Amino acid sequence: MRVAPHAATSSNKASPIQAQLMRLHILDDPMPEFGDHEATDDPLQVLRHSTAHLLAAAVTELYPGAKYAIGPPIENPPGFYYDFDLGKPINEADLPAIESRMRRLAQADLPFVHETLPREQAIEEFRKRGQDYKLELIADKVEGNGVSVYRTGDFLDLCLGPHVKSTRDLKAFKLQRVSGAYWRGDEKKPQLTRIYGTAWQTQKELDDYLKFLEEAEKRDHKKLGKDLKLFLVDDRVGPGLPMWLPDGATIRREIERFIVDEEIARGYKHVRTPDVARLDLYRQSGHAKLYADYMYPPMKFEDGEELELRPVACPHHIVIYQSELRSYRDLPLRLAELAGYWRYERSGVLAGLNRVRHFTLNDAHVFCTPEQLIEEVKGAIELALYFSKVLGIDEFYYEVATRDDVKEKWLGTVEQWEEAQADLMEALESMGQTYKVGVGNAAFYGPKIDFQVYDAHRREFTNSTVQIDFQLPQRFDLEYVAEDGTRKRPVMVHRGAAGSMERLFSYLIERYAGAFPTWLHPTQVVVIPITDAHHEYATEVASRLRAARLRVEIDGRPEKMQKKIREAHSRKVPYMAIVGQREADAEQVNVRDRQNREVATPLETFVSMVAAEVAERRR
RNA sequence: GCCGCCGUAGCUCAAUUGGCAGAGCAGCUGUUUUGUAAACAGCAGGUUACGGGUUCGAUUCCUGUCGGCGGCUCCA
Repeated sequence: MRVAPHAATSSNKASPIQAQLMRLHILDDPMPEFGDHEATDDPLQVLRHSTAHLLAAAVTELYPGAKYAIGPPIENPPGFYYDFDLGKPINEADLPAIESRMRRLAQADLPFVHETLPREQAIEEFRKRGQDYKLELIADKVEGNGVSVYRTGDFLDLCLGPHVKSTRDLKAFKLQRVSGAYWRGDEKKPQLTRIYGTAWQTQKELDDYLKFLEEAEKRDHKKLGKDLKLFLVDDRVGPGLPMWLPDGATIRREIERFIVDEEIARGYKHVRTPDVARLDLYRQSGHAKLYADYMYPPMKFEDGEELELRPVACPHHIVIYQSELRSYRDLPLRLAELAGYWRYERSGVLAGLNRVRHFTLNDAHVFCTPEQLIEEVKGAIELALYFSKVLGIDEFYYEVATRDDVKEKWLGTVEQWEEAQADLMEALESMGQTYKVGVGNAAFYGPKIDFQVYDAHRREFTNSTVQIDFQLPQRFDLEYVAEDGTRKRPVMVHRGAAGSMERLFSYLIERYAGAFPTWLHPTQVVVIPITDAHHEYATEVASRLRAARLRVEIDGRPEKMQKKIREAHSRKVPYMAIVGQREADAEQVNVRDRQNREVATPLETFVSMVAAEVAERRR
């Protein structure tokens, strides 16, 4: 399932979260278990895998008749889980009892014993124990006559291992939460009870990790979005329909200006298209059939017209492409838009700004000749890398998402897909980038490269994406006039170089913990007059800064300076310009930055310093 | 949608086994004019998400709905 093991990094500068996780030795390797996981010798994964067995052993003791399904270590968030069929619901209040039983088993110093049983004997052992899920796994996943199992005391698990020597080696673990999970990831199959936990080699590492989780809680974009008044979700408007408050909207406007200017500089043409279209447009594109689950019911009118809120903007851009006869000389034609998308996401998946029902994508569709395709894909990747670098997306990896095995889920021919997949991989390889492969994660019209980023809690999200599409050009009968005068079919590249504004914003809030770089911060400078007597000079300072197009506030409230400093600090304002009599007399400001450095600075020096920092988008 | 948890003032949180819903911050009104992370006093603020039920009495117990959080499935 995986081609290359290493995550790509766009910058050698580690973010605070990244540094934290490196310190915590959070690793990047696949994991062992029967099922969809692979074996690894990485000691930390082995430890977590063994802790999962310990959990299952404890649960089978405490819940007679419990059936255990699968229980692998996981990378992000770091730990393990085990899925059970307990026959009755449990909740997090039940975890301490399970955890103490685990500790008792750990202290009992039980060895992890590896055995290879003849198939019939393995089946008999698990049948005797009533372990139906294991029997199903043996039937489906285990080939040959030898069945690898591990024994820990009375507990027996189907498992390739490896494991630690003894339960005694499991010293630092904690059960965290319970949730539901479908057997073999299929929502038509029974739902099992999943218990999540984390495990480390030492208590110190466990404590550090729990501390990290507390810190992650503080950076959570939903919390900071409220504290810093960046955005709002209100159920009178509707779930998954965020509203951008003035400060959030200011940051978004800066990002959008940056994006649009850069794209125009790179040869994109920006357009504007409506958020609705006739349903027939999506019948033609295939979305009405293959993307129906995410589409709102159409608006139907008396005369039979059906309008649809768009889940994607490609058909609109295609219509623009077709508005004139295109020549090979026009290609590549790169049409870009900050395009509003509407998707009916199921209620249970909505999450802050990360999963919403209306979002704006930094969208573009490149129409090009087959010969231009690789260069266009590379250009899109380079643009995404540039945006990532400037915005501070330091850590991500590429996933090449390939076709699903199920024919009903995609359009076109196997040959077209193989070619498109090979093109994406070639583009990455020619740029010296490594990637993972995600089988079955492609769009229905073609494979894609997703840029996978992590939030503060180490959950993974797709931000940027680059997709190759041979299907929509065919379905819409796109063509261009070639050099020889014949009509030929262009290829499309769909790409969201900076992802959606919503998801990008949630990422940036957590990445900077709200302390945005000066160019993005809604208030770049707060001018703080010490007494009313200094208001006049404060106004002068502010207007000098505003003349340099900086966003400035004067905190002229009749409050103590200390209080104003404290508040500006908690809003993470990059600069405070504190002005009293001394500053007014000397045409200076006393500058205090987010590191609490204080320095008396001539006013003009301060203005040009901040203006330069903003112009360079320094971070 | 499914599993588990949660919903008290704008925000953060209290409220003995069911017995008159409270504090800090924010807001408003005064007083204070201040030199580097919270001045002082007063006022106002609630159908305890919403609807049923049990009870003499429900923030508390039961139930339905809505919403949030963490997962699953899915995804920008």
